[in-house]
Amino acid sequence: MEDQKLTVRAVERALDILSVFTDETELSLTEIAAKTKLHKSTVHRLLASLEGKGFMIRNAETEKYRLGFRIWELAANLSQSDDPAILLQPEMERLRDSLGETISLYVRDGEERIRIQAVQSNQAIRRVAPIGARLPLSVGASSKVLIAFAEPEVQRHVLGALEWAGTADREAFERQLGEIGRLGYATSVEEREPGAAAVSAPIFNRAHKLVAALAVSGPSNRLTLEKMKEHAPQIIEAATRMGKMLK
Amino acid sequence: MEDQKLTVRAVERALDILSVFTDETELSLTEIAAKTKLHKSTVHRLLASLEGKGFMIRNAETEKYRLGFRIWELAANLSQSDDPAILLQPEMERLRDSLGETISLYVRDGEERIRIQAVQSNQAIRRVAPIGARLPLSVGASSKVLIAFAEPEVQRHVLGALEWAGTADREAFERQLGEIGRLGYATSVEEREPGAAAVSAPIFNRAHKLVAALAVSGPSNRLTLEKMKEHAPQIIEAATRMGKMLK
DNA sequence: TCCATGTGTTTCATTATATGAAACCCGGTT
DNA sequence: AACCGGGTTTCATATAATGAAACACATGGA
Repeated sequence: MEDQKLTVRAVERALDILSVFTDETELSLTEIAAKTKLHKSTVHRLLASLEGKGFMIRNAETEKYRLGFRIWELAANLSQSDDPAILLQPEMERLRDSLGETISLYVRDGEERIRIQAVQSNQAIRRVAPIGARLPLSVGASSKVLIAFAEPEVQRHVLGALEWAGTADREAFERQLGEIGRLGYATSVEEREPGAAAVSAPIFNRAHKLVAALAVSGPSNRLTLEKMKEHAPQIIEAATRMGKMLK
Repeated sequence: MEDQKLTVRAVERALDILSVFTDETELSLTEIAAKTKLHKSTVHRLLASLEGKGFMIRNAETEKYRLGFRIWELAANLSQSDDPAILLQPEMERLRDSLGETISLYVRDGEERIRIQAVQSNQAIRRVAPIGARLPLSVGASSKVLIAFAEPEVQRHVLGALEWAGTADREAFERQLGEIGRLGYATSVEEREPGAAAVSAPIFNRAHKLVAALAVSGPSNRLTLEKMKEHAPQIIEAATRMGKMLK
């Protein structure tokens, strides 16, 4: 008996199938079965259900499965809601035009962060930032912002969950967080990706709860520490203005 | 016994719950239960599953449920794929800049059409076109395009499924389809919405299969029949060029 | 031509598993 | 205090999801 699950297995499996398509665009039934480690038969039934409800469609030519229109509908509705990713896009574009670098918006999800919105720099050499990407919370300017300005209990939880090279490692990180809290922004140089640098500031809603991190990122030879320090006030100001747009 | 369903009920129910959020942005458990006509208990378990997989999240303040991040991820992946809605967006923007009116992209889904992409006119008086909207296939320029250029069996099926005021009604419609086929485009004036007019042309893929309808729409006093006739060649040309972008 | 192989689909017995009624919390009202 | 109305959990029951196996149907060797 143990502690029984309060979820529905069949549903979780169906959602696992959908989730496969965060990486892939088109897969056959057997490919899906392999990826999810489910029986062909089971996958077939789940796909039939998903297809029936418009969450998946089959490419008429290849016979393979891909995401369906209902996903568009849902995403479109998200857009029309008061979701930050859409609400803040115009403001992000303004910042992009002013700084000439790629602007991203991150939220925390458990022990990860997700890029929920991005507007690309239009310079030749630029940081390309796919929306929807999941990144670790351990490195990067926005990660540090999402931890440094989180509520104490969240911060404690996350710090406990992350992996550390040693206690010194963790202590150094916590010292860094303290400084970030004082400065109001964070930077990172080649921390997560070689050749890339970023500077990030927190976005708080009206209730002064952290909702997202706004990041400016670019090649580290162009976006030097000096440049980032120089840009910081403008980024913080933009982030503050954005926060006022949220309820 | 009858002919047994080859779908999974629990999954269908979960997807129904998700689908509720094409209209709503935030709902409580009981509201969802009411809308889906499912038991509180069942909804609770399904929601737990959806939430666990990131398809729903609860607003920390209101305690209500809304769509989760995974939807973003999926939609973002759709965007990065070779999906017409994304692939054709730049071309649509070009057309919008040239004509100054709102441009939409429709696909057929059963006996409906769905607006999978739209770029807005930037004129003061303009047609606002939400992405993801489902519209009837019986009226509107794009509906007629989606039927007139469909494969014969699809056309027969759709004409059979739609409701008619009488046989004369249907015959008139079929005559119209014939003319649209000859002209290569369709128009509508105040057909679906008072004060709005539209002109639409088919987009065929490389295999000359109809994949979408490209529509230009605006206020009927600005977008007169004469104007639409005048614009038609340009729209058809744009639609043709778009078709070449699809595999 | 026939067999092998790899798709996707359906059937079917078996049992796990999803279900809904009811009970239970827990804040907020009356 | 008693009473709601939301959400959550328990529990017995039979329904409904499951996976093995068989089937259909291509494609491509041999």
